[in-house]
Amino acid sequence: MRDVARLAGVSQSTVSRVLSRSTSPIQISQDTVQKVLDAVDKLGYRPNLTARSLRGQKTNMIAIMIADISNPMYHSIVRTVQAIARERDYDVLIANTDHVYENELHFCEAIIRRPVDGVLMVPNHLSNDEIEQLIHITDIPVVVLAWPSYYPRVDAVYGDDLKATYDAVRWLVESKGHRRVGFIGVSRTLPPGERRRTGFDRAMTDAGLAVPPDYIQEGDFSIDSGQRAMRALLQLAQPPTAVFVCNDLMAIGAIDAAKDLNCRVPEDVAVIGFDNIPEATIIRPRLTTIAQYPVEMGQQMAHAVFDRIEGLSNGTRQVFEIPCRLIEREST
Amino acid sequence: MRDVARLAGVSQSTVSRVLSRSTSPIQISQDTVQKVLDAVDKLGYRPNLTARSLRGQKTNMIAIMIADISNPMYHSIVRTVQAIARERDYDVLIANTDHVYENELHFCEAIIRRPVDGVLMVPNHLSNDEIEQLIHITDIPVVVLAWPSYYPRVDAVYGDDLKATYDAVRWLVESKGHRRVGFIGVSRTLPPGERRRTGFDRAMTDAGLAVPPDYIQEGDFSIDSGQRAMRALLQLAQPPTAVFVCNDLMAIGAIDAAKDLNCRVPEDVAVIGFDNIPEATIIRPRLTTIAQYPVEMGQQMAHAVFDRIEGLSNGTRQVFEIPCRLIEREST
DNA sequence: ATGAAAGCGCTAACAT
DNA sequence: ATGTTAGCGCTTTCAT
Repeated sequence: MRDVARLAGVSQSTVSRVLSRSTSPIQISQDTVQKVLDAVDKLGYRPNLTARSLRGQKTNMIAIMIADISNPMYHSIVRTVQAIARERDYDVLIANTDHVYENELHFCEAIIRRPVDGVLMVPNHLSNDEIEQLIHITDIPVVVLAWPSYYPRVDAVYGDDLKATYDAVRWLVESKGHRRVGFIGVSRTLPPGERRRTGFDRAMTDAGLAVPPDYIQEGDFSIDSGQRAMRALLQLAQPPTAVFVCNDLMAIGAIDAAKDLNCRVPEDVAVIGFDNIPEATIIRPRLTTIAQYPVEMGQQMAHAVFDRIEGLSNGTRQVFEIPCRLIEREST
Repeated sequence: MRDVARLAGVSQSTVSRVLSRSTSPIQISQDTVQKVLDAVDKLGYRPNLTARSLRGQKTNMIAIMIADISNPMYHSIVRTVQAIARERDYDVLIANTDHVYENELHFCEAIIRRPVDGVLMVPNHLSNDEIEQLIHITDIPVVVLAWPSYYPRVDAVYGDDLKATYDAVRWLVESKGHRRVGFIGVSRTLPPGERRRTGFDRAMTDAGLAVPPDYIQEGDFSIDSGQRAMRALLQLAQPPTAVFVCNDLMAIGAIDAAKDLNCRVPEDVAVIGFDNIPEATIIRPRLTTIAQYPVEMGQQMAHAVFDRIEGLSNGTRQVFEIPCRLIEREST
């Protein structure tokens, strides 16, 4: 920048003014602007954003922490967020936690030590205290993709998966006539795991149906774990006739395992998933699933942070529900 | 940091020394160290990495540019790179280009303006000049996942997909007896598109087999585009009996389209993919494909940059071939 | 309309 | 072994 100033025959602060003309009220002569711009061109000069960040308390960067880079759900979210960020000339730092608590902590630590202007995250283990602390230390707007109750003072975008699960299970029982319904979930220590399980339990209770302990299997979101869980279910003396699976990846694995055991889907066992990832329409039978709307989620999250970053939204907390919807295909 | 110094009753530079004790030759009294550490603890102080970067010319950050966040191939690469980076206390900036040239350029621009210590990338459009320029401006080590010939002075990790394609097509013809072989590729402006197409053409020529122009279809790596391409192929008056598909995602779409048209795979049409993503073993028939080894690729790439960052490797360019391998399953 | 100067939070000579 | 000082490349008062 000094070089540019020298070449243009102006002071370094003038160069700075020309280059960050966003701060409007100051007038610069047309002539000077041109000289500076020419010099910038000639030298191929680019401002150093690290320095700008240090000085300006504005990094032009936001961070997004997702839970699983292999889950297509998050791809749409990330893509959407990136697109919105790009429009505003922000870079996006992506972190992937693989649902591991230590990684979530590490992310917070990284943000504290290398501040950004805003944070989006899908916290699975982080306590409210930990998030509060992050905000307190960094004073950065945070928006979570999570049920708002967990993080009471943070903007939240969420899908009502408890209700969606409940409704889907009741539908399985009432419209589809199933009485033996199994469940492939994930650890209840994970908020979605807990909620979907609760939705399931309530639906079964309200339907007056008992669920043998063996009918509840636990996976880890992966195709593999879905296969294992389904295998366990089908090898029971009296296997379920329908299985609610907590995400599509596991549901895909479950259907695969069923086929392997010569079990027809949906005739012998019906399967319903969660997420509505693109693959759900590719496998056969096409997967019945509960759709989430990742593009909308990404949009809401991004707009929520940027509104705060730009001071458009003040203190009041924002909460957005993006409803889920059952999509019936061939697996039920 | 000043606060810590004050609380510990030492100078600010002493705090700095204690905290970045990596620079070994300097001795600090045990007592001082303790005082500083206590103060750090008490204040919950964390160094600001932005400032450290600005001053030290070391950011403790590397960037990775991948071509498609939806392609599971890249997930393993990213995960592996992240793991290795984490061990060394580096953060990873992930960028996704969706195979778009402008996004690749934007990435370079972003790196120039916000320097990192090393860059990994999967360039699809970037010319050698553009990469040279990036290196010239930033003086950062760059390693690419690409054929070394494109970027002659940059460390490269690559799979020999031309040969793998050639071999697979010959195998289709000689061992499997196919004489009408179709091809679903991607734009030849993309290096892998060009190479795989070349491999295909050579194999067919060497086998003495003609390829009608209609047998060559072009997609964009996505499941959808694979479906469309396969539909076009199967609606030909004389459709191919085997189709080589340039990636698994499109191959999955292709198989789906074949089923839709009541075409049996592999009896009526054999399909072979490329990548060996996890889904390849999930769909039915299980996909015959050419495996790439993303974990190894990620490891080599990461080690190559870190070796340079840490000065372990000097000027001489490194090149690693990670061979591909045909995995025969049920779709051929 | 422009320049001079201070300082963002840190590291690394250079002193002592 | 520790303190003093000079920047890293920028933005932003404060002067003029």
